[in-house]
Amino acid sequence: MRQFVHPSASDIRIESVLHALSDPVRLSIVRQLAQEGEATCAALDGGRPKSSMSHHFRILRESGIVKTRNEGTSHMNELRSADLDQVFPGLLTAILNAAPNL
Amino acid sequence: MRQFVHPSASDIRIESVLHALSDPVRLSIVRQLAQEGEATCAALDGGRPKSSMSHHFRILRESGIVKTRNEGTSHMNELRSADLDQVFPGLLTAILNAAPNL
DNA sequence: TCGCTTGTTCGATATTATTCGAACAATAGC
DNA sequence: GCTATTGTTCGAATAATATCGAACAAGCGA
Repeated sequence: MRQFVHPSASDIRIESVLHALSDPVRLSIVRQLAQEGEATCAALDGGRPKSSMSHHFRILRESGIVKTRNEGTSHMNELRSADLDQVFPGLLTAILNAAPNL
Repeated sequence: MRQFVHPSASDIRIESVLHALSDPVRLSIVRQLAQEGEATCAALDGGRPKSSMSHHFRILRESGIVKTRNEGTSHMNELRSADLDQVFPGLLTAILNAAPNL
């Protein structure tokens, strides 16, 4: 498919990160990525249409939260934990420690 | 004026907090409150119209980030640091430690 | 090459946010 | 009571987001 836009660590903006994670769907994606290490888009769709998921993954990518690489026909996603922790120490941990909505 | 809606600590939702803080105006308000302890709405308006500020303070109140009390004709605002730190340990600190946009 | 799978992109719609002027409410002081 | 001050609320315009079907693109295997 394409090559993706990933901001460098120094270009990650706190407002963009907070906005990206304020959406329940995206926060859920990030939680699952934190648990499972990495996953394809399809593995995390929860029954949602592909176009919706693609949109959310783009927001996560462009805000610097997720890194996507091509793997055959599918896309493998992982959290940019190290980059995030370098730029905003403790932020990702604090958010992931928050109890998910029941 | 009125009495305000302040969610109890246990009703503070991470999505609402992240959404509230993803707005540059509101994040700036929170930064100033963190520095100065407390402030009236007018002291933080930065030249913006009162109705806009009132809107932002409402978002901050209803998400559980700020507590507002009446003080004569003005409203004094302070961060609910203890409540936030109890529900989402380290979150507020991590966000406040992020370098403000220059 | 053909088809299958995985995602992206486009376009349209619906929902939600932001912004701000104008009117209103509440308090303090004269 | 009158007036000034401080914010809230209302209403409307504008902007940004979310959602999803349909069409497209790229790799893989038969």
